[in-house]
Amino acid sequence: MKVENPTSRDIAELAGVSQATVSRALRNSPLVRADTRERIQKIARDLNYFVNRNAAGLRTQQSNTIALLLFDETEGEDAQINPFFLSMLGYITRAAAGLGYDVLISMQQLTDDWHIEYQASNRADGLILLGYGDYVKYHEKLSALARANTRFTIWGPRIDDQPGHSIGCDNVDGGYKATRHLLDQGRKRIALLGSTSRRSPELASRYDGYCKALHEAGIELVDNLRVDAMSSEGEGYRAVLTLLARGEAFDAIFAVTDVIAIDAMRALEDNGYAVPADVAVVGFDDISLAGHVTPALTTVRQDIRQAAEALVHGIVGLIEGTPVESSLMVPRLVVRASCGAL
Amino acid sequence: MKVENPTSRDIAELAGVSQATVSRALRNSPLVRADTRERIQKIARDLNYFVNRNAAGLRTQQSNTIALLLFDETEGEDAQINPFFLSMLGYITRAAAGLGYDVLISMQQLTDDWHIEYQASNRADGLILLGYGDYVKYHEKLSALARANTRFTIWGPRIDDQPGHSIGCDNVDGGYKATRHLLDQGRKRIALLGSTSRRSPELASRYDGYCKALHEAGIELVDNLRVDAMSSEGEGYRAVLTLLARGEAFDAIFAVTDVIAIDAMRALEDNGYAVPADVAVVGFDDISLAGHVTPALTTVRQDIRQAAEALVHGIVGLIEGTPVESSLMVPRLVVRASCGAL
DNA sequence: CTGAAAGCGCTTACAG
DNA sequence: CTGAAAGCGCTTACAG
Repeated sequence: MKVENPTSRDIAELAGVSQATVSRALRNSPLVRADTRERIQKIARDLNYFVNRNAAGLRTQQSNTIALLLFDETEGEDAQINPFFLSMLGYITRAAAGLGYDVLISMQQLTDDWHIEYQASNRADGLILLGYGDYVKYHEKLSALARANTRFTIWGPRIDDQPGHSIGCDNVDGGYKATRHLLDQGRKRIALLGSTSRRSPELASRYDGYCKALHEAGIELVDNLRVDAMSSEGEGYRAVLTLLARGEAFDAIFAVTDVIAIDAMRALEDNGYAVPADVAVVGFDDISLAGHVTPALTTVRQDIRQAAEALVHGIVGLIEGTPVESSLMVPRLVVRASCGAL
Repeated sequence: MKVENPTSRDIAELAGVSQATVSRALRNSPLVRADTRERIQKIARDLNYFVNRNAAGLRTQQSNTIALLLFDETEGEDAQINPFFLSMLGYITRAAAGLGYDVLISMQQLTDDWHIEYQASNRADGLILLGYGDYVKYHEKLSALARANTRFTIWGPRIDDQPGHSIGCDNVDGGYKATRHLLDQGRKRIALLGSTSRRSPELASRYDGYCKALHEAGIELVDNLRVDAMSSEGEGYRAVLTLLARGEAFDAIFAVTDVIAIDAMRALEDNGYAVPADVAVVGFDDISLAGHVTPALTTVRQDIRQAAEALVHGIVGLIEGTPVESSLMVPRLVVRASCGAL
């Protein structure tokens, strides 16, 4: 009863059946008589036998694996992934496991052909793409993916003629809620920190929401209150310095990501401004840091878990041929101390 | 020149060579004439051909994949992984990629036989285990892994007769440095928050370092200044409440993890104690939150990147048969505001 | 309900 | 330097 690296043949021999029957029994085929099946499964368990994935995959041309590509604009191998995406990872893994899929991770610039290779080499049945980035630049990459018949789903906005499936958050709505809330607190001169470039449609949409809220309140847009900032460390800090240097008065900041917002709060404090007394701050994403900084950051939460599950269902749907709609999730304002409402 | 899902046979046909030669050429075998090799590789590139991993893996009995198991004591599917381990993930992935390995992730309780399955099914060539946990409980799990000839390396302390390879941090040294630093600031009544159970040797070692520093300074241990706390949300907060309820005076806290320390700081503030004026606080791990809370947390840093690389080299060494020593890394005190030294 | 057989796409001795 | 051949361990029509 001791076999080193048992194969289905070994099980077959011990069970006194053919190897084919073993294969069927282990896959719970109804073609096998119940008692035979149980006998075989018991032997397999006793021998610590597990189906060889390479052999099964070669035969079926499937890997039951999803490749998760975390990409980032930021250069350098030391770059930290936005924690928002990192926390999605856990939920993605669990959701995938629930559907019988393994998750292979990779952190890459979206510049190599790496992503195509993954499916072409049968390592993964499909791809999930995660990252805030330059969608104009990605467009050709995504097209290449589509041309290679690679199945993928991407976290982000639905873009016209962008290939592939996507799950996103209603960023306009989120930006609107954030700004509206600041207006409700009586703030009138609300600065906007973050990219407004159409190249980053998710962030730009948050800006659109901001504009919409101001417009609705009859407040004019002030260009001087808008400062570009990327979502990496130090950017929010720099943006506040720029803002202060301009000398344009402001009583609130809406930062398009928490990473920017948290940095901005430090800059404000370092320069003698109290948050929220002098300047109210609202961010976006609700990364775990947000609840822990002082003052705790009011922000717009995207439901990470729901997003992760939608992504996994999306890609598994593509893989298994059950159509899945691209969808948009509704974000929710999380009120904490930094906006002055508490 | 259009083939749907090209195989090495297709390439062979186009190149006018045998399939065997294609296989050799693609693996850069010196057996193939240089010009033949290049011709073949060009065709492969043009066709977007990639070696089928399942077939190659079946043949060679390797997957060139490492499975990364993030386990956690905390119950419930909503449980968040300690950010310390999450940030290791990025470095592990990059280090593995550098050595030609993919990384498969899984979040599990270390209670299933999942981990054995991974190697037995040829999905992974080896395992990296990551998590703070109950080593007594794990011992049997690790033994089962070893019995099944599963190659694994674990982040943690070297434990006598614990099977497998491990990379760890010199936790005694870290605990000593933290406590010593508090003593240097003139603090005398230093509370200890965290597990001292031998079941969590890493955390217990930090406690050992604490004891050592106190002993060296001629200060007696006060049992009442020690409160058990797990490394999950709310535990540090509760621990401070317990401490306050005891009425034992204290002027500093050494928390065995940052997660506990950050929670503790909030509890102190909520109860009218200023950090560091009334109570100095030092944590352990240097999670990214640590630098962002107010006051910024003084802590003991484990070099995540170095750790990740050591883990990857460890497991790859085991896989490829080049012996790798288990090793201990030296942690470093990172002085910020919470200890009162700035 | 079960078995014999083919074949998934590679890698690598073996022979030349 | 190259080719013919075997075989890795499965799954699944096909036949009974």
